[in-house]
Amino acid sequence: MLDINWIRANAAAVDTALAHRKNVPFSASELIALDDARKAVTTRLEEAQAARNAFSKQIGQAKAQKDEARASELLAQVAHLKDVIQQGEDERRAADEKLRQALLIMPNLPKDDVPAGADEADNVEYYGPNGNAATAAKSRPAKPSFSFKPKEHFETGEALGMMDFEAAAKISGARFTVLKSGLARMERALGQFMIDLHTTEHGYTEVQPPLLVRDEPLFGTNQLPKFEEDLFFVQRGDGRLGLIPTAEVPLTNLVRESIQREEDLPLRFTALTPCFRSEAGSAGRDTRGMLRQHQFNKVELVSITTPEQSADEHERMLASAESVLRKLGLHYRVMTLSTSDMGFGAQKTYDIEVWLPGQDTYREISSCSVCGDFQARRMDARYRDKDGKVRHVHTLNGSALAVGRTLISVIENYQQEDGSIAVPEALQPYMGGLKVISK
RNA sequence: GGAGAGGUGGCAGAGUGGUCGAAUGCACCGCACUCGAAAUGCGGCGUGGGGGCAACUCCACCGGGGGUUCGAAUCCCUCCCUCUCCGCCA
Repeated sequence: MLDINWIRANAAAVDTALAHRKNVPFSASELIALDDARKAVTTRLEEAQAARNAFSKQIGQAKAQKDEARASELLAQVAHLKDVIQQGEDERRAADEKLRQALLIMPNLPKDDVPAGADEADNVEYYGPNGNAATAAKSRPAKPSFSFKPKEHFETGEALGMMDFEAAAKISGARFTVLKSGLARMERALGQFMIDLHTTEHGYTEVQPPLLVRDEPLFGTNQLPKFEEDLFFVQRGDGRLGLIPTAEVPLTNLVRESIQREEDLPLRFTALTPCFRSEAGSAGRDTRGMLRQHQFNKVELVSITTPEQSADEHERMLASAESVLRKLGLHYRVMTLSTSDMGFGAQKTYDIEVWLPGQDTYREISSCSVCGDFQARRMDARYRDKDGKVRHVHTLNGSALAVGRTLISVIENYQQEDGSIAVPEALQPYMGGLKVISK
């Protein structure tokens, strides 16, 4: 959530920063007008409250002195203020709510170094903080070459009898997959491998969070109120609980409504969890295979930092995510998302796109975002700095990686002409030394 | 599911209608003492918002929301959460 006081002081900068964002509901001046209205109502109310408090104090003193005549005289004078205050409170509540609702659907401001763009074609390839195309290419796994026409993951998976979309449809409908045998095991191995990597080599703390969450955390990480239709909910009494669309929700909200100590930052959390997305509005997109599912596993990284740390932490997080692909020997590229393609709460986002030879294209497998204090303000997550001042933390989140999509890329990149799949070396210890998945 | 207890400042914990934004302790910061530190003493120490150059001042906040009252941390309603006992259960 944007800070209205900051908007007041930087109105022009807000409009400039949001010029290339999609779906910006309000201009700075519209928000300021809402705030002006709120302030006017507040001032009127507070004047009435101050008058009432003064009377009440005198009444208390009169009663203490047993001066009942004086007390009832004062009572008569204060009587009319009751309605004024009641009405003022109603008006202020309405004005507060109007401003809050407006701010809740305002997207975050992109950082200055985010490329301005109209769509995903304006995303810019990123080669690291000091990198260029050549050094980046040299340091990353090469694109594999095939002596035959590589198949898509579902062709290979179905031929092996280890990927069953018909069975999944009978049980759950479209956008679900049943994995069996070697592929089920490899999916599990991938998740274990990733989370071990992040906990042992990158300093993340493993977390097993709840998968069902209340509305408040979903507001905190921006899923609500704008993206409610993307979520699944289960009933709970008269209320509901949301199924997490990403572990970002519970991991980031670990620090909601708290004050952290500066020396404890950055906090780094990781979790391997199922994720649930209704994929409303993506009907017809990626309907073949297991690329876009209602349920998938993902290893998520979340960092909680000071404002000074967040930019470096973003690079570090990207590197942690990249390391998974490097160890698995999967070719990829990194894109800096343009202003129009970034998520609602992000200040800046790197997408990692893995090479899928069966599709002959790069597909998103990770997205690492720095959110600044946008989520922290929604969650009221703060820390106490060296001077004892309480400030909002910065939050970052990234996938490292989406496990289902990693399985897809292993299948497509490690497929062999006979329809079997080689097991990447890094994964073999997690699969009892198995080197090949075949019929 | 049944019965009960409780949610107060960074933490612990008083406070049951009127100078309570809230005692006290711990933690923290400053000063004194000390060669230095500990101990001790003195002082400071919540958040958000309005007004003022400033000193300062006003408003709100004691789990959330609503109500009673001139006045609510304190009384009433409701929701959320935590704990204890019983039952059930992977």
